[in-house]
Amino acid sequence: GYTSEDPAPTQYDSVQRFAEWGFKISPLMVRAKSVEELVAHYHLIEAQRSSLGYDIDGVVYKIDQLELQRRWGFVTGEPRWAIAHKFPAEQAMTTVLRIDIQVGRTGTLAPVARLAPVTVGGVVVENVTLHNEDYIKGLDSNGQPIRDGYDVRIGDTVVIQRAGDVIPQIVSVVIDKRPPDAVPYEFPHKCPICGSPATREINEKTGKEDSRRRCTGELICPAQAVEGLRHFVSRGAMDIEGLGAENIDLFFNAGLIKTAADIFTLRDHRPAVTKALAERREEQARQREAASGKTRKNVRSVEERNY
DNA sequence: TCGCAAAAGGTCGGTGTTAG
DNA sequence: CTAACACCGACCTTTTGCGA
Repeated sequence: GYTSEDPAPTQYDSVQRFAEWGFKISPLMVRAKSVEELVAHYHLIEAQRSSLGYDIDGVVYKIDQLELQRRWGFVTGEPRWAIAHKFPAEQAMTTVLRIDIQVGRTGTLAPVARLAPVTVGGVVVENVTLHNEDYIKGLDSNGQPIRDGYDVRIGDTVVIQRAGDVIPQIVSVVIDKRPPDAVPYEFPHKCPICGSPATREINEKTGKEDSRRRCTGELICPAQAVEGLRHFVSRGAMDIEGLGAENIDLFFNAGLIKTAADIFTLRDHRPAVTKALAERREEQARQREAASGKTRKNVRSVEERNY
C-alpha cells in the first residue's frame, strides 16, 4: 500500500499502530536482539505450527529500523533487509514411471519424470523436471555429484519434496529399492518430435559443453514452431488476449497457423476457426462423459495409497 | 439475462544458464 | 559476483462461451 508518512520509525512499532487502528496482527511477532534470539523464536513458532489454524512455511527476519530498510534497498527484486527462514519441506516417496522429453521454443530437450501420483504438502504431484542430461546422471553444472551421485532410472523409488513448498524436486534416490533390471537412462540424441539430430553445443569462449541438448531442426521442427508461436502471443511478447497456448495448439494442428504472420489473417478463415473450436468442445464433452463417476473415486484411492 | 463450466491468465519460488 | 531470464507444476482469479 501507500503511506504519506511512516506510522512509526520501526517495523515493530508500525505493526503495533496497525493494531491500534483495528487490524488483526500476529501475536507471534517479536523484536529480537541477536541471531540466537531469532533462531530460538523460529523453533518456538515451528513447535506451534500445527496448532495455528492457518498454514505457514517459515518465518521472516526483518531489519527493524525503516530508515535502514530503505538504505539497504533491493537486489534483483529481493530486499537486503529481510530474509525468510523456512521450515523443512514435507517429503514423500514415489516411483518414476517414465521419463518424457519436451522440446522447447529454442529446441532444448527438457526431460520430465512422470511419477506415480503422490501427495506432498497438500497437492498431488505427478511430474518433476529433471533439467538436463547431466542432472539425470547425478551431476550438477560444475560436474559435482548431486543426490550422492546416484542417477535417476525408470522404475526407481525416489524421495521428492516441493522446493520452497512450490516446485517438485527429486531429493534422493532410494538405491535399496532399485529394481535389479533398471538400466541407466539413455538421453536421446535425436529430437523426439522431428527426428533431427539433437546436439550439445560447445561454448566458443570457455570450451565447455552446453548443459542442454538441443534439436537442430529449427524451422522444420513442429515443437519449436508451436513453442515459438506460444511465446509470440505470450504476456511478455505480443500479449494477445484470447490466443493462449491451448488455442495455438488447436489452430496449429488444424493447419490454420503455421507462422506468426498467419495469426493476423485468421479472420479470413472464420468458418475453419469456428469448426476447430466446435470440434474441441465435442471432444471435451466426450471425455467428460467417459470420466464421469469414476474419476473422483480413483483420485481418492491414489491419495489413500500414499498414506 | 443469468448461471455454470471451461479456458486462459497470472503468480509463485526454486534451478540453471549466460553475459558482463 | 551480479543481473537477467527461461523453465517448471500447481493454484487461484478472471474471462469467455454455452444453454436455459
